[in-house]
Amino acid sequence: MVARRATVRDMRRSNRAVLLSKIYLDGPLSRHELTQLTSLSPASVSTLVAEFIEEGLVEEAGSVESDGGRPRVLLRVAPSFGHVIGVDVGETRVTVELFDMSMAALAKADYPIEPNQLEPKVTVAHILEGITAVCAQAGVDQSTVLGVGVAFPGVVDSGEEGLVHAQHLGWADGVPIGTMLRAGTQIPVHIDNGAKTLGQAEMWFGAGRGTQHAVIALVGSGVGAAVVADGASYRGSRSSAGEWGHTTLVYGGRRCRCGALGCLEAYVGAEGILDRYRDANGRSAPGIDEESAIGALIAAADSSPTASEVLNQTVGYLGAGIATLINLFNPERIVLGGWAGTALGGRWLPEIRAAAAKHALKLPFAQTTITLCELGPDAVALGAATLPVARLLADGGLRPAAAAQAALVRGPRVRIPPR
Amino acid sequence: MVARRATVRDMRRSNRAVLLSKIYLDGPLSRHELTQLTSLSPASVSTLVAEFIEEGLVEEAGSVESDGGRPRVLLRVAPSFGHVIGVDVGETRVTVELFDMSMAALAKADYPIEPNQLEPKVTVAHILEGITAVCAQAGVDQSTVLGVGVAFPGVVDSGEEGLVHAQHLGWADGVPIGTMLRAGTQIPVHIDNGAKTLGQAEMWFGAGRGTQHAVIALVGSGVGAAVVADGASYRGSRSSAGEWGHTTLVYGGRRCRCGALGCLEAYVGAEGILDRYRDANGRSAPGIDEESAIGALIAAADSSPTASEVLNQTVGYLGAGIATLINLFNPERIVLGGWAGTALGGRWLPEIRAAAAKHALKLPFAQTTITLCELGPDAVALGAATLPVARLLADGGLRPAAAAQAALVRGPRVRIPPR
DNA sequence: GAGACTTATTTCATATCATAAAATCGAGGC
DNA sequence: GCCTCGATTTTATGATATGAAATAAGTCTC
Repeated sequence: MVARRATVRDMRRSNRAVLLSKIYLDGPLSRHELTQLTSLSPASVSTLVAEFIEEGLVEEAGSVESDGGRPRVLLRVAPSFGHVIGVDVGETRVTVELFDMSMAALAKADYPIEPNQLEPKVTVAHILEGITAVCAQAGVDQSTVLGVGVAFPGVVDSGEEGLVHAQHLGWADGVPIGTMLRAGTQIPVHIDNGAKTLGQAEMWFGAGRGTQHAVIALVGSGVGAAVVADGASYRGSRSSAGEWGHTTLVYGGRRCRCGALGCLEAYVGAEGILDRYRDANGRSAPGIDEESAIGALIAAADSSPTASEVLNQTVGYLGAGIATLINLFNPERIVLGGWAGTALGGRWLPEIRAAAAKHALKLPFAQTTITLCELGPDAVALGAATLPVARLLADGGLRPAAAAQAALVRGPRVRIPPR
Repeated sequence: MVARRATVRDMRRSNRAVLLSKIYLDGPLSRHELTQLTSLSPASVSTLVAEFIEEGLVEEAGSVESDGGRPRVLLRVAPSFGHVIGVDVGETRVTVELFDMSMAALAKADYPIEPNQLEPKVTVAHILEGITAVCAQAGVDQSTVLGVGVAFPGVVDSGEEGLVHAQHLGWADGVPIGTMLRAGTQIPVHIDNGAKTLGQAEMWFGAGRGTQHAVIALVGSGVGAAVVADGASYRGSRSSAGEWGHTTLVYGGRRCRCGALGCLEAYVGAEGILDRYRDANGRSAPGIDEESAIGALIAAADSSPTASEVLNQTVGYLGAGIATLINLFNPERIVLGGWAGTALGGRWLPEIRAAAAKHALKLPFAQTTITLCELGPDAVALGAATLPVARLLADGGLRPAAAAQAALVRGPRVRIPPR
């Protein structure tokens, strides 16, 4: 951790962040409870909460009688304090969703991407149009939108430009999506990888709640993971950590679409499963798209020995892949998600656990629980929308702009010279 | 990250920590330079440094002329402020080493472990005896020892008890080494895994210097890794993160000594290499122990096609294993170490890099440099000795005991009641 | 060799902040 | 109406970093 110098102001911001995060994530809570949970003094809690209420960030939400004494007043982050937008850029469509602070969905817009229109410009236009559209649809002024989170299927390099490398969109070279979006809207933009935003959603509202160390393992057409360490997303030096799908599982094995041999994705990704089935069976599983084909395969597991065999193998590979995560990250919890992961886990979770046990070290395995995700793949946009909220919480509710403005209004302090 | 409430005192401790760490890790530095590097005000630097000097933590170390102005006075952490001890518990011996604050070695003691005397009690006795011995040898009073860091070959569960699970020592069940050691000495005890302490040494004094995200990949008889994220050791929920050796590399492959099939260690660990050579060659590589056998094998690479073949395969496996680290952790740097890793890397580093490139995703691979370690396996004890130093720096030089005592001396503040 | 100049460090007055202690509030019980 | 109890707010205080001004410690110029 890079420690930074601290001033009294940083202290206040930090305490505001602690308090606000507690109210948001574990609220509604009374001042008294907040005192205990944050170990701040009652005086500080009182002062800070008064500030929050003054700013419209927090509001009172009923009270709880306490036998004999003054009742506790419950506090929550005001759902109407502002709005956030989450965008899920998929391989076939762009989904834009508007939420209030409580993450209640207010409006939604969908833009199919034509396979021949994969240019970044088109995607950016869809996103910008979607922002306008959802705000109009819900009758919300854009100035109340705290931020837009955008999730992409690919590696998102953190940094000013917001470089996105998305092979499946044909963006091999790194598209400066951040710069492009900021040119089209005033709203603060946050960009991240879709697996990471889905992981964030599961951490806040799904199967990851209450843990500080978790890995959200996602299996769909692609295979990826979102790693959470000490309660925060693990990003590595350039934000591309967690590329689980392309770890080598079978040295020298099947060719993966990334070009390498033996990647996990080539075995447990939807395409990998279907390819292996076709190889074993002589012809493809029925189904218009991958999703229905996998569904058909799973449905056939009882009747078709080949399907059963292929899926059993898949479970074994998946377990070994999960074991790698357990050995390397030592999480409290593995959350298995993604549409294919959910489908497999729904039926074979005990077998997946057993396969992981076979390949992981005993001690870290015993410290890990393996569960299914709770939110489903649609939560990518929800997770993206949490990005500006997370920013707000980390800043203690002091929006950077507001903070800068406050400093400006206060102005350079003029000192009266001594006589 | 778990944010905690902050008080003005926390602020001071934090600023002391920032300042002291800079002086220790990048020193000697002048107050002026510290002002720029920490972004603290000159006033604060001056005050804090005065405190450090008063406490004997920091001392002046010459000055640098500056053309025209007042010369800068250089500051460094006083080497004689205190001492630290590092202990390396290996499979065959216990090494205890005494250092001053500048990590200059002052004394050393060695205790061979007889194969039939693997009981924890014996090891603990060696450590305690070693502490006394090195202090006596160097004429150092034990009260000046800030702490003892002890490195074990196995999983070390953080927490009060200091549970150590070391299969190679026959300690399968978790031995409460922390409790046992604390019963025998007053000196604060820190316990960690040997790979992690070696990694720490490389980060501070070796090939990891200057990076915030690195993985120290260690290949010897066993295979492990020390992961550093954001400048701090990545531990996971229960400190056993980084068990690289038992990630599955060849699904269904060779049996590993951990019991699973296809672990990385079964292919690139010393035993794995020698076994594969024996399988290919029909008989074992010459050598009394693993280390000389591996040395002989590498020496024979030019003349023996079989040796060459086996080592080439090893390079391929190792590259794939490194690629897994790159994909999952997205480090700035991979440092290859361990005695076997150093030997292999010394000769085939370009080939290892190429093999990693073949198995890693292009983007994270391009962001990573792969280098050899600089310190050698003896640095385990050095790394262990950095644990108490790291503690001191993180606490801003306020030893917990001293801090508590200060609070005690100050006593409960008595308030004079108003008239 | 004296004064000008330059750069580093220290001193001082000030504003910010969390906190302990005391006061106040809001309800039920008698 | 008065008392009790627990929650919250008010008040006085001490700790802290900081900008600005002052001071220190050299070199350079003439």
